[in-house]
Amino acid sequence: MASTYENILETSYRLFAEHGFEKTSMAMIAKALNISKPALYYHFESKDAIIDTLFEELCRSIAFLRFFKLQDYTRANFAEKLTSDGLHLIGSQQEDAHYSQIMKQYQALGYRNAKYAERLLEILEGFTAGFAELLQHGAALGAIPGDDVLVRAQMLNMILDSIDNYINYGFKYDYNAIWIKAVADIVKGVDHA
Amino acid sequence: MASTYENILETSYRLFAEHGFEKTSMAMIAKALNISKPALYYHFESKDAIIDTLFEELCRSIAFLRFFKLQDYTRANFAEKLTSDGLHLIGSQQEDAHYSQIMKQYQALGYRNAKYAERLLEILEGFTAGFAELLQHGAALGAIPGDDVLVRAQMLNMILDSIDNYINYGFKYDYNAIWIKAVADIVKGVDHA
DNA sequence: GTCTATATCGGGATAGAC
DNA sequence: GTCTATCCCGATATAGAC
Repeated sequence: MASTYENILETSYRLFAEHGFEKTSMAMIAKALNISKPALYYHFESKDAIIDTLFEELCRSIAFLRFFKLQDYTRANFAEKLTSDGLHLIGSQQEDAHYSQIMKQYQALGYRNAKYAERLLEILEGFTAGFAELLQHGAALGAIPGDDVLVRAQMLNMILDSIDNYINYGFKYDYNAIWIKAVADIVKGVDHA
Repeated sequence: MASTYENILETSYRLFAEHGFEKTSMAMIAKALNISKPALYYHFESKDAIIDTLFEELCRSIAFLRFFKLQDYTRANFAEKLTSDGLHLIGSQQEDAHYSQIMKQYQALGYRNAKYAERLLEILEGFTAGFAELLQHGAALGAIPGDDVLVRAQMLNMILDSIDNYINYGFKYDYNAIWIKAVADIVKGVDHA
């Protein structure tokens, strides 16, 4: 049996995803857990404290290096590995049914509270920088062309991010095909002139 | 001088973007307009009615065909026109400083109210379908390869959408370069095997 | 069309007992 | 660590005068 503290985080995460931060009251959370409101306040000094704690956990779980390991990439497997690592990331976010709903809300919060915006920017920049480093590595290996590395990295990041969004919008597109094509475009290059 | 009705919509739009739907009270809107709360309720029966009206206006303003006109595209100008139309769309959304903040909130609302989700899906699908039709047209003109039209259309849509997002996150990337490269990848094709 | 005044409700948060 | 009971505030919305 998990601790009350952990149960609170788990249940809050679900309720926040389903109803939004504002429409989820401390009373709702308490009721869902079969505890009282003051019991909730014993573990978290405020509703914002729950939101913040969830945010920190979420941020820790989505670092670039958790999914793309530079040292595993070789000249021979470069495209294949980039494809499969990306698909793996997409898959892991699909497993968490609430991920996208929650992220959208933190993004919206970011417009009014710099703390969230800065952290989310860090993560996004981390991904772009990560892709850039990976592509640089690939160029050094001779696996891909070495021009426009930054622009290519940004495009990969955009496609990956959008795939995640589209999935959560409910589109039934062939995401594997899209990601595979995106990687193929990057790997083959088009600007050798 | 605009009507009170229009002033309410304009001011609400700004306040909703700055503070969010929930944190913007009817009292705040009334105060910003120098009218009383009941005066507000004379024009809109509820806060949700304001949110709905703004949503409908917003949806009308972002149809694909407002930005990409099939009949203007020729074999000679295809890539160039696709590039400039896209940049024009990006520019027009940048002009409206509140656009992205508001859209994120409607997206978040969509998870809890199907009405918003469905409408937003329609728009997004409209864009994908629009790009697909455009690329099909380009293929018929002989301006671009005719394979993988749907996947290419989806990728263009994703890049365009992401550029908009990144701009509003505050990234100082070279978005023209990204869009130009995305169009170039689509136009040149890479899968002629 | 706009006002003053007010009803009503639900929210976050706390006091103090067990 | 958890409870019952309660405070206090700000929100939507309305009644009724002008």
